[in-house]
Formats: sequence, C-alpha cells, structure tokens
Amino acid sequence: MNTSLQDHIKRFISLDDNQFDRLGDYFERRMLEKKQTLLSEGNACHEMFFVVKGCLQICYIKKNGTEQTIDFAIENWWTSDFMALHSHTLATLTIKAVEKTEVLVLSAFSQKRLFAEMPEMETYFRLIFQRAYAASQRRICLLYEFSREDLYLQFCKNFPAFVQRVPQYLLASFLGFTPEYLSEIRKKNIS
Amino acid sequence: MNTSLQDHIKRFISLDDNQFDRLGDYFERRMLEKKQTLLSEGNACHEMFFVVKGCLQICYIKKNGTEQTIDFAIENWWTSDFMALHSHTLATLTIKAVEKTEVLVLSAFSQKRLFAEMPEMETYFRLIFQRAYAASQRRICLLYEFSREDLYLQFCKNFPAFVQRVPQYLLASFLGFTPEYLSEIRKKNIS
DNA sequence: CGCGACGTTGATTTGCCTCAACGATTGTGG
DNA sequence: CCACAATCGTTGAGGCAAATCAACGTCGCG
Repeated sequence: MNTSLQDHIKRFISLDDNQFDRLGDYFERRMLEKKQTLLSEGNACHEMFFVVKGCLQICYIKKNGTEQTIDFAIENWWTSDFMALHSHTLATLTIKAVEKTEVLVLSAFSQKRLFAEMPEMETYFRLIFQRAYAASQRRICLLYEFSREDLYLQFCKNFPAFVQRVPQYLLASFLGFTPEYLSEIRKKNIS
Repeated sequence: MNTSLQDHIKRFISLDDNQFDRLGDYFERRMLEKKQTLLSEGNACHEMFFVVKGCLQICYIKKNGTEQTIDFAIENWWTSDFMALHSHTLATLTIKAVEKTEVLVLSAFSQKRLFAEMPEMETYFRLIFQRAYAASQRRICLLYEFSREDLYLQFCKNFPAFVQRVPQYLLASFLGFTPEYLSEIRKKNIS
C-alpha cells in the first residue's frame, strides 16, 4: 500500500496499523505515460482516482471542437467525473496524464466494501468532498471577479512551481483563454 | 421534525422511524424575512443550512464594491460558506433570503453528535457533498463554454419557474454579467 | 404623494477572440 | 546523425461580446 495515500488519510481521520495494512486490498495501482488517457468521454465511469505522483488534466471537447481544461489533479488529489460516477451516466469528461503519473484507482464496488469494513473511511471521503466543493465555490468566485490577465498573474504568484510544470497552452485552457492572449499577457509583464 | 428534510434523507439512505424521530434534536428551525441575512462576510461560520421553503442568495462583495451572486439555494438544497466551515476561518460569503424563507440549521457541533449517534448520516452528507461537487464541476464547464447570452437563454429554458421568482438584477449577477446587458438580451429575444 | 428600487436605452470603450503567418523547439524515422 | 514533421509559442491586424457610464421610465411602498 502506498504511503502517500496513508499520509493523506491521516490528515483527516485516525486508523490503526491493522486497518492501514488492509487498506491496500481496495486500491489498484496504475501507471500512466505522458498523454495517456485514464478516462474517456462517452465511457462508463465507475472509479475515482488518487494521484500519488504526477499530474492529470481533466477536460472535455467543446461544441466548437476545441479542448477545454477544467481542472488539474496533482499529488494528493482525488479526481474523477463525479457527475458520471454519482448519476451512473456516461462520462462527459476526459482525464489524461500531463506527465508520467502514478494513480490509485478506487472502484465504486471497492468503495462500498471499504465503507462496510471501515466506517471511518466514510468520514474521510465526506471531508474530501466537502473540501473539494469548498474549493470549487472559491474558484467560481475567482472566475467571476477577475480578468483573464489577473487570473494568470495570481496563478503565477500562487503556484509558481506548477506554472513551470505544464505547457502554456494547457494553462491558458485551464484559465479560460487562448494561447495567443497568454503570449500577449506575458509580453506585457516581462518576467 | 420537518418532513421535507426527512424525504430528502430517504432519497439517499435508510433510517428507521426511531431514528427519524430523534433527528429533530439536531436541527434548529429558523425563519427569514425577505432580504434578511443568515450569514455575514467576516463572521465565524459554524453551521450549514437546509432550505425547507424559500430561496437564499449566496454572494460576496467584489473589490470594485459591487455584489457578486455565486449561487442560489432553493428547496431541498444545503448551503453554507463551506470553505470557512471546513477551515475554521472567517466567512468570505454572505447568505441572504431572496424571499421569505424557512431553513434548518445544523451546527458543526450538532453534526458531530449526529454522526456519533447515527453513522448512516455520515453517508448522507458524503453523498450530498459529492453531488454538490459534481454539480459544481458541471457549472464550471458551462461558464467556460457559453457566452453570457447563451447562459441566460439556457437558464430560462431549464428553470423557467425560477426566472419568474427572482429579480432580474440577481439573475444577471448570478450569470456573471450586468443588468444592462440582460436588458439588451431580453430585447433581442422578445419573449 | 414622493422617494427609492428596479428596469431600459444608447453611446462609447475595452478585454479578449479569431485568423493567419512565422520562429523555435522537440521528436522521429531513414 | 541528419532531415523533416509536428508541436508549441509569438506577433499583429481586425472584429465582436460585453462593460461602463449616464440618463431616463416605471412601479411599489412608506
């Protein structure tokens, strides 16, 4: 069983050593090469994913044919197409590896067994989702309040390491504007 | 105990009659007049709210002094400043009644006792948050993909009753544009 | 009745997009 | 190891969606 998930769980709940030992039975480890797809739009989605190492891009194809990135998931984040997972509908989102990435896969079936055996894990996931929803609420505030230029400058200030890590066109897509405009912004703020 | 929350809970988990009877002990009923404030930016936030009847506006004041609506909560929705609640920080969001509204208040303290006595309720809230986060993911997709005009037209089509229920300037604020532009859109689509 | 809240209209400005073209860099097969 | 293609970033011209500002109608309420 991977220790980074164990450490993450410890930040929210307490489990004894015996429980930590059994935890490994519920997760499947999966390695992704750069650009490899983890979940494709139009497929069934019965799993959620924990990023151990690397970076995932969550995106979809817009009506006009361009790809829209709606999120990234880096180390210690859970992700999935939660709408598809919750409603048992087909995925509308695609998840791909931005770089070589290691994930832990938790299927809906395993999750059910896990909760039955360790009710504390129900608390863990409640807190994970509460935190994710809270972050999403904040993100919506940012999207409403700031110009694309300000979003970029803030993002650079808050996540300088991450900006180095992903190609610019993905960053532009995530922030909701075109690569061309990103170039313009960068030229203005010579840094 | 209010039956609309009971019905809502039944949609996600099973409780026996005895449990339903005891549920009332954990929630506080509160009535709000139109425009009355439930939570103010800058205050501590130790509670979450379930709308029994009516409508809440979740908003904040932007740097430029204007009010930005980020969400509405109507019948059978939970809301709060979840970032403040989760991180034990001061609220950055304000919650007000759009119309006369009845809410059930669940304090963090009561929630803790509730989970201790009825672990099934942990499942209920995990599902609530998962659903809320999923909806938020979808909402972000919409914000990226569509023009303001399209957002308005879609909203009118999907929630015609709700459009009648709130003043136009709130709708404009929620959809992320100005009341003036909403007028323009409405004129164009004579309906 | 008169004031304040809400909605409308029009003129002007701007943030950001689209399209097209051109460097720079990376990767890949011969 | 080089040639060539593909991917990625930059630049500039032109255009449109939506904001801003100011002014004016209208309705409901104290």
